[in-house]
Formats: sequence, C-alpha cells, structure tokens
Amino acid sequence: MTYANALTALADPTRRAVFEQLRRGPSPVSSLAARMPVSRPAVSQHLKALKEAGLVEERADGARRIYSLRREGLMDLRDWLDTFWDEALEAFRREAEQSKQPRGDSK
Amino acid sequence: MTYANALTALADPTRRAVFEQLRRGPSPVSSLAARMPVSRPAVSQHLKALKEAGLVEERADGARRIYSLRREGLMDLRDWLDTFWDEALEAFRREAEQSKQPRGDSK
DNA sequence: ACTTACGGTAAGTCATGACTTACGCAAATG
DNA sequence: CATTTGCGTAAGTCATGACTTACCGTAAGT
Repeated sequence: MTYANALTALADPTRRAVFEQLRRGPSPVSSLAARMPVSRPAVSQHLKALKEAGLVEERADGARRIYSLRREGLMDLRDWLDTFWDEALEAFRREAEQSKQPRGDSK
Repeated sequence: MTYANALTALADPTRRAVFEQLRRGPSPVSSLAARMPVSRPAVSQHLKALKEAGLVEERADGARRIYSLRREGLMDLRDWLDTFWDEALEAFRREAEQSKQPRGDSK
C-alpha cells in the first residue's frame, strides 16, 4: 500500500523535480531551491512530503539538513508496476479473488 | 515525459482503483462503476483521464464501451523508475550535465 | 415508435494542496 | 554577543480537480 504514497508524492511536477535533482547526489535544501523556480520554503515542504513517503532521507550537518535519495522507497512502486505484467501472479490473484467472492463477475 | 502523465493519472486513489480493476480483464463502464463507491459519471471521467494518459484503451461494442489495460502506457514509467538505479547511465547523465553547465555545483 | 440500457458531457460545489510571506530557532561566523 | 546563514513551520490565498445531479445522444429490446 505504500506504493500509493510514492505515486501521490511523485505526481506533483515541482516535487518530482526536487526528487530528480537528488540523483546528482545528497544536497542541502538551499542548493536544491536555488535551481528551482519556487521559494525555499516550498522546497522544504516538498522534501517533507517526500520524506514521509519514504522517498528521501535527511541527515543533519551542522545547521544544514542534507537530503538524499532513498531508492528503497521506489521498490514498492516498482513491484506494483510489475503486477501488471506478471501473468502467473495475476492468474493466481484472480483465482483467489474469485473463490473469496463467489458473486464476482465482470459482466 | 509521458511518465509524468502516468504518474498524475495514477495518483488519484479512485482512478487507480478503476485502473486496477481492469486487471481482471476488459470491462464496460457500468460494471466498473458497480464495484466502486462513486457514481458512474465519475468513473467515466476517470476513464477519460486514464485514456488520455495512454493507460487504457476503449473499444465499442454496440451501446457499450469496453475498456481495457494498455500496458505500454506503463513502460515509460517503468523506464523512468529504472533511471534511479542504473548507475552507469546516471554517471553519464551527470557528466553531460556538467560539461554543458560549467557553473553547476551542488554545494 | 416507445422504452429501457449504456455512457459521455455540462455545470456547479467543495476539499485538497501548492504556493507565498512572515516568523522563529539553532548553528556558524565575525 | 550580535549577525548572518540555513531551514522548518504557521497562516492565508488561490487554482485544481474529484465528485455530484441533470441532461443529451445512441443503440437494443418490446
């Protein structure tokens, strides 16, 4: 269910841009904000959202907060995506669904 | 850039639920709506959004419109996700970025 | 032809959330 | 210490978009 959090977090263009910038490596907030068209507090808020979604982690360095990617946060999203291809798993899921819910049909 | 459309489309819980239901197979609108807590027009609107995002396709069957998954629509999203793991590609991207923009640093 | 199923679109409401400025606090700097 | 740097949070504004009901056309069934 955590793939849902990743999706909502990454849906916003600005927030996604912040996330993508972190591919360059760990970075303090101001550096990120400098490259963005929005204010620094806006970036802070996005980082908070990303952190709560498990997509980013924070480390303190004196007065600075260094943010970096958390690739594990993308794992669940990746797995969820795969459920749309994996036919074996899908068949299994479909069957489980059916035996659990006799009245279920897609007509 | 089309992964962005997929992300925004799949961010909404209801819309995602519609999308996930289509894993069971192609289905007309009313059947989908029957399993959902929202009205039929709402589902119609979500299907329109999913279609515009390339995640779903529509086929006419008399008065009905049969909707089905378009897995290709997820491809770009999948590829985008992979860019966060592929170190080689990342290094290359980083280098390209740097030679193009001498003043760029992440300090 | 009349009626009923199916579904898209219009119009309007309401909540969410992305942004801003203002502020406060902790750590570095002089 | 006083000042500056770095960042989070509060409060308020504004746009977006997810839903509703009402309505329309089209295709099937009687």
